[in-house]
Amino acid sequence: MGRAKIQIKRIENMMNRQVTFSKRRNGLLKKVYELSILCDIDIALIMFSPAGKLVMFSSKKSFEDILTRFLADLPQNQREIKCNEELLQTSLQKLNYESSLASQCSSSSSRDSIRKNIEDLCNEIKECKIKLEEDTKKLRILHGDVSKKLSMNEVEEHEVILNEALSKVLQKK
Amino acid sequence: MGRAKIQIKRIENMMNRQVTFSKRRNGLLKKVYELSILCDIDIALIMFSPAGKLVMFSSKKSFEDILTRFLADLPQNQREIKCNEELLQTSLQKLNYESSLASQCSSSSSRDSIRKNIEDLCNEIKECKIKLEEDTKKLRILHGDVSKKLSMNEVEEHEVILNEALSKVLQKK
DNA sequence: GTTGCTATCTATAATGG
DNA sequence: TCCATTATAGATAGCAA
Repeated sequence: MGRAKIQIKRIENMMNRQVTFSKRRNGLLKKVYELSILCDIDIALIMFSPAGKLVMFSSKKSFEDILTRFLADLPQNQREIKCNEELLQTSLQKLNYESSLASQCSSSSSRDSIRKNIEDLCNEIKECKIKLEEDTKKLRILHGDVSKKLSMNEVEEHEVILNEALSKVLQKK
Repeated sequence: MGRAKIQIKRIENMMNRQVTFSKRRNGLLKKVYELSILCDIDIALIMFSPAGKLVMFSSKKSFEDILTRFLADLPQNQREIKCNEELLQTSLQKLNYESSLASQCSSSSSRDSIRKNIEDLCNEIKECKIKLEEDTKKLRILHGDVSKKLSMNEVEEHEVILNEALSKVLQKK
């Protein structure tokens, strides 16, 4: 929809990305608004701009109401959504049944130990994700993301870090 | 955008409303998808069709993750929006927990499938660790680790990134 | 609920100021 | 660093199946 056709892939140039976001955000909000009125539906949209700023829209009902409806509706929409209570219940029941069978027939691998294994693995994943998030945060700082509100001290801290890194790189150069 | 211009107001004819919803929903989902890719942002959309059916979209991150980010962001941005945060947080946690359980237990529940789930979890951990390593590497580079041999281009690239980041931070300051 | 057609309206990429 | 313009690409209203 413009002078030239573009491919749908990440716009690498940061400035272009911001400009495109700005334009398409407006277009999108208009479309969402129109749909909500024309078809008289509940609709909610949230997004974070490339700069990290929150943008949201919700039709007549408050965002909270729509989320509540969403959460209430979730269990009933199993096919489209991965988290699904009924499936979970069924799975748990089957798991319980089979592991009880297993514990009857064999000595090892009781349900509890399996659960424990899974829990351990989940914990490990959680730890990994926390570390990952920390690193992502650091990377964001180094890339100069200033979207979050920072105290003067924090900003100056970033400045120091960046200056140090820069001087090392320059030295290498 | 069609044979005739229309006013943005509720379409009273139910059949027309349904048809328009069907078409515009597709258009909207396409737009949301395109924006998420082009601008590489977190974005989530939920709506209920005139018939009450839930339709949703979320970019890379899971819907829950985006909602979580939204809730984390809310207090800083829009205090005027009344969201019963605690209730939502609880619901989200429940959802996250249940979906993780669901993915662990999955649809089948034989021992093999449990093993497979554990394998999946291990793979997830592996992926996490790989990402972690990549990020650590990037961090090292950006912090100016000059121990590794780099091409002139690479060094200059780092310089550019750091300079950009620095200018942003200074601007913020 | 959906799809195909197509004239028409709308969004927007590139450009200019 | 932003707004305004404009030529195109894209979306869709009305109709029909």
